[in-house]
Amino acid sequence: MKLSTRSRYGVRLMIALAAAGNDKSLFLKDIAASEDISEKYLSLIVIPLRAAGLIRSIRGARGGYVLAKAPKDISVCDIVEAVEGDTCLVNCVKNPDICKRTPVCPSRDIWTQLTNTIREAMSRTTLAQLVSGREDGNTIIRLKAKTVSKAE
Amino acid sequence: MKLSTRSRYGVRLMIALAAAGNDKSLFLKDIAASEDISEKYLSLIVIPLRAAGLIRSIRGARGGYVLAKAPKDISVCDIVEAVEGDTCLVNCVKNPDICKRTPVCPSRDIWTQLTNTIREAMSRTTLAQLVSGREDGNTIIRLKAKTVSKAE
DNA sequence: CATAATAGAATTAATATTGTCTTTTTCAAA
DNA sequence: TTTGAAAAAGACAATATTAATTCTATTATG
Repeated sequence: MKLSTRSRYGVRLMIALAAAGNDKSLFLKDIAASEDISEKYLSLIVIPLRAAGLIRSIRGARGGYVLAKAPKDISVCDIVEAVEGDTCLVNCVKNPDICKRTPVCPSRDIWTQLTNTIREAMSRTTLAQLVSGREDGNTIIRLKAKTVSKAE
Repeated sequence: MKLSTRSRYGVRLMIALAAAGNDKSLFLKDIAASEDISEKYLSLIVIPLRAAGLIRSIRGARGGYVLAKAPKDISVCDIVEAVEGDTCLVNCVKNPDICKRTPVCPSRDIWTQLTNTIREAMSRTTLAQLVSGREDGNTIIRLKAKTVSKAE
């Protein structure tokens, strides 16, 4: 039961964006460098985050990525589900029909329950909490950001 | 965040043993057949379960496997940790030193917390609960078992 | 002797990760 | 206004790593 790198990196990327501040955009390049993640790999992770409406991309020179919502409105669960597709531990939790023993499977009950527990726990934590929880200790590294116009 | 097959199969194997009853042994072959799992693969999963003292093996003709403890004393967490090595979602939770950003990493905090949440949830569920929860519905398939002498 | 456990290796399948190259978009300097 | 550099976006392909599964042979026990 390991967390995928997509989830781990996705969360770190979002934390970096949240730490940059409201309506501040960052280059993927800079995030990748500061987080020690391959820029290429991050550029794949960013796609589903954008599709889920969690971030916005700004093309062209001096472009970058910005949070599309307030950090308090983005939960860890949002990020993980966007990046991972679904959170469930085993496929039969979401798709009961893929396994013929679903109706008589006591182990499926555990995994369903545990999946819910995990999802609830992740839903309780927002980006805002993550960033502010650390802000006092001054431990979050803020990257040089650019203010983004709000016009669509 | 998918559960490994080792954990899934391990739990199903243990449920089968628990359902067989107290001090009843089962052939791996029969469990594998009834659970639709490769016997070879199950025979690998069984090793760490034995090493963790959760099951006992009986060699020779008419041998098999038995639970080494009462079902109420075996939690899902015991099984998963035996089979998986450790339960933590990311390595840095258990080994903080493998990553230099551990002291300044807000995301590590989430995963540590979530790992604990998961571990607690799994610890709360015992084999006894799993089997008895279903027993009423008569949905657990019991395999033909052999009574095992308690002598070491 | 039959049966099952044990061990270790080999194979296959699935994910994760990186690489290359091309296109589109935008800003800003010329 | 034009042009060039910078950055996102997209399309594949290639490689690496890990997990899952199977194979072969050996050992122990009733």
